[in-house]
This record gives sequence, C-alpha cells and structure tokens, in this order.
Amino acid sequence: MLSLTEENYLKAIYHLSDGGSKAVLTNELAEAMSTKAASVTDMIKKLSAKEVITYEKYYGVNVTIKGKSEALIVIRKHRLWETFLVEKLGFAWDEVHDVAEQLEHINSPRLIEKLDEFLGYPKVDPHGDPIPDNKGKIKLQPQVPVDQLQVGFQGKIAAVKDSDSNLLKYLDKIGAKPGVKIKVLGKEEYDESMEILIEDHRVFISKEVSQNILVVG
Amino acid sequence: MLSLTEENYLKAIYHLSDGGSKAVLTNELAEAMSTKAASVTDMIKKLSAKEVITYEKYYGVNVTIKGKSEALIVIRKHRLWETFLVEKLGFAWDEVHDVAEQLEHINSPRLIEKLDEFLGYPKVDPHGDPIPDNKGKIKLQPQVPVDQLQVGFQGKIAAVKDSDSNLLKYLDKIGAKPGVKIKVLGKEEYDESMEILIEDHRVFISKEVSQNILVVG
DNA sequence: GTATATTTTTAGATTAGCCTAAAAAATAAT
DNA sequence: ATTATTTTTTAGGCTAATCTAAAAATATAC
Ligand SMILES: [Mn+2]
Ligand SMILES: [Mn+2]
Ligand SMILES: [Mn+2]
Ligand SMILES: [Mn+2]
Repeated sequence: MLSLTEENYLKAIYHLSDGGSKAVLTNELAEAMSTKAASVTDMIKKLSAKEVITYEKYYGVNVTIKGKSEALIVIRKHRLWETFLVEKLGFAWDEVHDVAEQLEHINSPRLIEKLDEFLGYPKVDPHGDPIPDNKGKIKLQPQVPVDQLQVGFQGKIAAVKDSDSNLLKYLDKIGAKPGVKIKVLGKEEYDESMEILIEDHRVFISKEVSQNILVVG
Repeated sequence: MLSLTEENYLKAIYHLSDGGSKAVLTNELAEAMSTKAASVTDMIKKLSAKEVITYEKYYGVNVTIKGKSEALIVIRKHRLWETFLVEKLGFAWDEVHDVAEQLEHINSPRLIEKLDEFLGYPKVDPHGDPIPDNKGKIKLQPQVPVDQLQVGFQGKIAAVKDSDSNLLKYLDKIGAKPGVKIKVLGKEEYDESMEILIEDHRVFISKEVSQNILVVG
C-alpha cells in the first residue's frame, strides 16, 4: 500500500525514467516534485523499503517491475478519469489534468473497472496517451516530437503533452489533436520554428510548440 | 480551507448534532470517528480556530453557520457521487458509501457542477437522502423511523440509513427502498418487532431494522 | 455536602512529510 | 594529483494527526 504522496513520487520516477529505462537522479526528482533534495532522499528510502524502486546511494533510483506496474495503475486511473471528464462531463482537454491528479488516488479497483466499461474501454486519453490495462501493462508505440522531423514528413498526430493548460488551448486553436494528419512543410534554421500542415491548413509553430506535439511514423 | 481529516470531523459533528440543532460531546465524536477523546480535543481546537464550530470546554461543540454550509458542501459531493455510482456505473446501493467517502474530498467546484448537470440535478441520493444545493442549503423534511409508528400507519418510505452494507442488502431483498408504499400491520410488544406491508407484500422486521427505515408522514 | 465515578483536557511521544544547514561523496578543473 | 565545484546525504527541527497516561473538571452517589 502506497500513500498518496508515495504514489506521486513513484509516478514522477516512472515518467522521468522514460517508463523505467533509465535511472533518475535526486535533483531532477526534487525539481519535478517541487520539493528539496533532502526530502527526496527521505522518500526514496521509503519507496525502496517498499521495493517499488532500487536505490544506489549517490547514483539515483530505478523502478522495479513491481513499481512499474503500480505506477501504471495510477497512470491508468489518471487517464481514464481524464477521458471521463472530457467525454461524459464536457470538460475541455486543457481543464482535466489537475482534477485527474486528485482522482487518480481514489482507491477502488471496482470503480475503475466500472468506469472503464462505462467509457467503452478507451485505448487512449484525450491527449492521445495510451491507457494501461488493469494488470498495469501498456503498449507504447514509439513517438517522435515534431521538432525532430525532416521537412517533407507526413503522418498523424499521436499525442500532445498534457500538463500545460495554455499550450493545450493553443493546440486546440490550431487543430493539433490526436488522429489528425500532419505534414512538415519547412523549417527555419535560425530559431527552429516550423511551417506545418495540420489536416488542411498551414500554420507556423515555434520550437517550443513543436516539441510538444508527438507523431507516430 | 479544511484538510481531509478536518472535513471528516466536521461532517461527523454536523450529523451527530442533527444538522446543527444540538451540542456534540467529545466522547460521542471519538466514538463516531473511531479515535480517542484526546485526539478529538486536539481537533476541535483547530476547527474552532477556523470558526466552523464553537467550543465550550467540557461542554461540547456546536456547528457555526459557516461550518454548517461547509459540512453540507461535503455532504452534497458525497450524495452526488453515490448517485453517479448507482445511476451511471451500475453499482448496487450497498456498494457506494465507502467509495463516496473518498470521492467527497475531491476539490473542484466545476467538477461537482458538471456532475450535477450530468445526473440531471437529482434531488435525493440512492438511499433517499436529500442532496444539498451548491450554496450549501438543504431542505429537510421531518422523517420518522418506522419503529416509532403506530399500528395502522400508512405512508411512503422516504429514506434508509446508508452506512451498513449488510443492512442495505437486506432492505433491497424485502423491497424497502425510497418511494415505496408502507403500512404498519402490527407490533409485537415483547421484542418490538413489527409486521409491515411493503408495496404489496407482508414482511416481519426486527426493531433493529425498523429503526433504519424512515418515512414521511 | 463531601466522596466517588465519569468525562474531558493536558502532557509528552510517535509517524509522515517537509524544511534548513552542515557534512560527505562524486565530479570537474587546474 | 590536489583543489574546487556540484550533488547528495545526514542531522536536527517543524507541523498535522494520532496515541497513552496523568491531571483536572464535571456529574453522580451517598
Ligand atoms: Mn494528465
Ligand atoms: Mn492526459
Ligand atoms: Mn453514504
Ligand atoms: Mn447515501
């Protein structure tokens, strides 16, 4: 059993480690959790005692198999709730993240199964992020941010980064949402801004924005 | 701003005081919160500093106007969530209370307004309890428990006590739910058990059960 | 009206999660 | 290979919410 705070640390570790593929350092975790390094050291001792991470002093932490599946259960809840808020309650996609941050900690497996059923077993959340199954498994397809694409590339938007509400409002305005066709028309070397085609209309986006739109090849 | 724990204490005080109409003693609150009297004394000092209750040493606490409306906001959330779980997710009425105890602490006024709208602005929850409005106002109609009724009484079930899951399963079996017609056919003096008519079929109920069914005159 | 019993409050500890400041280890620079 | 810088850990303290044991106030009994 993890506390609410422990769940949030574990989730941050999972994300910072890119799904468990690399170690996470004390300072980056402190930054992500808006807390101090000393507090992080305290917490990673607890999480390591609960065997959801392994901890090597001075060299950072890694998620265990158990930790990965527990993190994914929380992420599953987060994304199902976001889907509920948008699909059923009529929230805009930029309004749901903060509420989902609270709802993801509600502890009731039955509730989540019923919610999943009610939503028709969605595969992705409103931002295009995949929803893990009830065993804590996720199928991640490799996603590339638009800023790394070559001119001429054609594909579909797979997902967008979901934590900044203002970014989401802007993406909504230019029609950049999951499932939509995208083509790279040009790239300005000076500031790495890009000209892209979204569905049928041309837009210019800054590097900042291009990093937050993800496509699948 | 009240913490989750403070909200739970305030809600218990509100219920034990019959909606603010009488003082609540330290020991009964300790009993209701499954905690010790010493912990209660600590907490009522905090709640009284936040002006949601008034506290007279050794003589118990009373809810303030402010406290009453804050308690009713939590109760509103609890009852809306219970309604959602039954009406939309297909939970049985005996399965919803514990989950609602968690969900009632989610802090998002917009979420609750949207949920209320989604549910079609229900007036009562699945157990017949009235749902307070978004200003923290409730209209309580005087409800009488069945054990206090005279033989020959006829009326409708208004509500049932909702915290014991096994009781609710039993009530469901005998058809005792809000809105259903009820008539008192007889009462046994020895153990105060009763014979009643629910809709159209006759059942015998113990005093225990009769105390948990509420009718409106 | 004093003595006894009950209820409530205070005193002193404990745990989770956080902090600042100081010490220790690892990394980078000369 | 020392010295300097950066990162991380330890030490010690704080608050919220809990506990046990002792003291104080109130209620009950004779
Ligand atoms: Mn989110
Ligand atoms: Mn999302
Ligand atoms: Mn309930
Ligand atoms: Mn109820």
